[in-house]
Amino acid sequence: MAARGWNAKPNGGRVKISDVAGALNLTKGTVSRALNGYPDIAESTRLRVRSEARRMGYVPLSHAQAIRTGRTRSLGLVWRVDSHDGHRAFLSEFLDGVSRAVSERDWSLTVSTADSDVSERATLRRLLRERKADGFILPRTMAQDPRVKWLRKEEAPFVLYGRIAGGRGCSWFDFLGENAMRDSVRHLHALGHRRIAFVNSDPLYNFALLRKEGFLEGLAACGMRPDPELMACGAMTPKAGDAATRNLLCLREPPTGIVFAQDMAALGAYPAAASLGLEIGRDLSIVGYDGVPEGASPTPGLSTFAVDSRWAGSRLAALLIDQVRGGSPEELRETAEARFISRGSDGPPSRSSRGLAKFINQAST
Amino acid sequence: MAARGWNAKPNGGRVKISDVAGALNLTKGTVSRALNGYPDIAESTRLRVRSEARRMGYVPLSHAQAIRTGRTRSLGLVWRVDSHDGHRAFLSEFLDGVSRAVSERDWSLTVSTADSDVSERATLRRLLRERKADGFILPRTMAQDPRVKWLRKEEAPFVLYGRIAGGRGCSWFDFLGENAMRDSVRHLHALGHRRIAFVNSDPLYNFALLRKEGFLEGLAACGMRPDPELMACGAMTPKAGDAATRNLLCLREPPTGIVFAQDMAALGAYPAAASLGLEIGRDLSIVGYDGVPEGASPTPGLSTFAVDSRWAGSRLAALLIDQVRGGSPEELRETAEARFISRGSDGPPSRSSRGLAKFINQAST
DNA sequence: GGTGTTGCCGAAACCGGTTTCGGAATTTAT
DNA sequence: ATAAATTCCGAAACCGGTTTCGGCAACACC
Repeated sequence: MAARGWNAKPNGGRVKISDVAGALNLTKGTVSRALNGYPDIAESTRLRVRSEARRMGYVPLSHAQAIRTGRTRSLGLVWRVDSHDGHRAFLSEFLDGVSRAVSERDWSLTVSTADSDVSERATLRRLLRERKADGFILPRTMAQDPRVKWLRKEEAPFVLYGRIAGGRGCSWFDFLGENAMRDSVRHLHALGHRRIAFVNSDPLYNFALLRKEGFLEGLAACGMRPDPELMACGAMTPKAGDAATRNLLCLREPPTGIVFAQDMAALGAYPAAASLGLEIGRDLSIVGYDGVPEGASPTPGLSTFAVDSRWAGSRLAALLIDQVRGGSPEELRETAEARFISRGSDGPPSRSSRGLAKFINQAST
Repeated sequence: MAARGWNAKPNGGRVKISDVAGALNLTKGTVSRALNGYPDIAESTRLRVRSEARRMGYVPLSHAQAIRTGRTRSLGLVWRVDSHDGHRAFLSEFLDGVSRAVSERDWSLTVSTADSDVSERATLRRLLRERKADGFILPRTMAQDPRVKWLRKEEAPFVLYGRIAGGRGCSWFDFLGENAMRDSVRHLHALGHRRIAFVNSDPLYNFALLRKEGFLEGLAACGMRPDPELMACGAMTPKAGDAATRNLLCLREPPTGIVFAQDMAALGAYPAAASLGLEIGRDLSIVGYDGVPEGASPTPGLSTFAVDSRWAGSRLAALLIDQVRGGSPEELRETAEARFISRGSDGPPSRSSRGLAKFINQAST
């Protein structure tokens, strides 16, 4: 116990590793190895170092470590801001989830935006080259996702928000949208609906393919046969949802219930129904998916399967950090279920619509 | 021109400063000084270095620089995610603006969220201690902003989204909300309104104080006297806006026009008016501020002064970077005007409402 | 033609960590 | 008791940059 007097802070006030080393009469190399779990450090020493470091409030400078290790303890997120993003509403919560998970682990989050595939690629490249991120969270997984291919080639860790077919070596988090679609059909069927339509979103995204399967599975479970006339896709906005709904309602045998793959499209059903004099929840039942806040505004509110974006962000960050730390991607996969929120847009088919359907059915038999 | 053969890439493929130096038969110190504009480098050499660096695609590792310079070329943004954030809708655009400005300058953006003053402070502290950010963008400036005081003490650069009274040494960007309020009053007055109310948001925020002044200025410009009965505050949500509107409409002399300091509050006027059998845009005119997307949904759409969040983010980032680079905060201030969007919620006072007001006025004289 | 300047660059220290290597002290094996 | 193996830590190189310092050459000056 020599050398009292390590309290002086000649530098900017920050405690550095050499300060800790000095206070313990060790070298900074030893302190570093002790803190990083090297096996050639006596357990008693490791304990002394740990407690002294904590006591002095020592936290290593991540960029000082990075120069040797190449890792910044930072996650990258590139957010797409183009046109039809119904996801925009979730950004705040999603970011909050990521941020919390990241902060808890003493990591940080680097965010960038992009408005096209090209700029997204460029951004990823830049962040990777400058080591601003040790790994990436990729929102909006596509069926054929070029980002996956590229990041694999660069050997950069990443985690998908959404599953992907043939995702060898891929880590992901996803909500089981297909289950929600299946349950929507069941729900409507249980209410008495016998003609149930499906308005999907862009099959460019992998979740659209999955949700379609879920819808078909729901039909099958209820003993119903799919009708191509009752299936649309590509609707990701209220406007597109409006158009799709109009088309369906103008069929010779219109559906009494519609399952939407996305709330933003489902919101278009309101003006569509209104323009035809139909009341949502009575003459036409609809069920959405996502749980966007706007779904609570119209009357009746949009019944939907809500997704917990905060949880998604939190889990994605956790999975990615585990992966960067050496975890095997294929073991870092998680899914969760969307939660049904009943708000009134679903109900038993009205007599008129049932009657109409029945009448047409009989007539066409 | 000795030593051909600098093409080999022994390391991870990245071009480092020593590679550039080797290719030019210079030392890395010289290359560094050349690139960083030191005066003791011949202009001819500086040019050679610049072009060779560009040719080889050399980009310095910001964290390698940071270890000596203490600066990471990174901006920090702490986003508040609590309860009543009508700002949530703008996050996407705001972030996009910041991100673009930051990327253009080869900087990066570190984002974190916080749900209370305490956690916000803790987050700022952490980011600063780990040098994850060289400066901060502070959204939602408050009249008495504790962040300002603290960051001043820590001598950390920051820029405010919003002005502040007595902001000595502060840099900021802001929209002139007071002008919008003033113009709203003028606009309604020109349409024929003579009783114009004001629903402000929480005076905790500095913009609320400014907007109130703007409203009063508008009244004065139209030769009208402020009436305490017609002024409310604290409304930042549709629910609160609903309540405030109801109160106003139940007055003995209700207003025919209402100016709202925030769209999110103005949206509450729709259910309030509907419940009293009044039609917005005819029996009651309202003007909002912010330009939230939800304002386009109801009928009639909400007329409002829209703010360009992308521009705000972009300018804030630019100002902050200039400041970190040594610019004087007080010279780094910018303002812009909100843009009026007419969507139908404003119109001449209806005969009934005018008649009512007149009748009451006469009766009370 | 010596003597200051000045311009320009090399050499080396430095930033705050990590990682490799070697050796002293202790333990174990013989 | 000695040799061999093990445990544990110090010393020093290293990561990729920045910055200080000193000195060589070219120039100006008298």
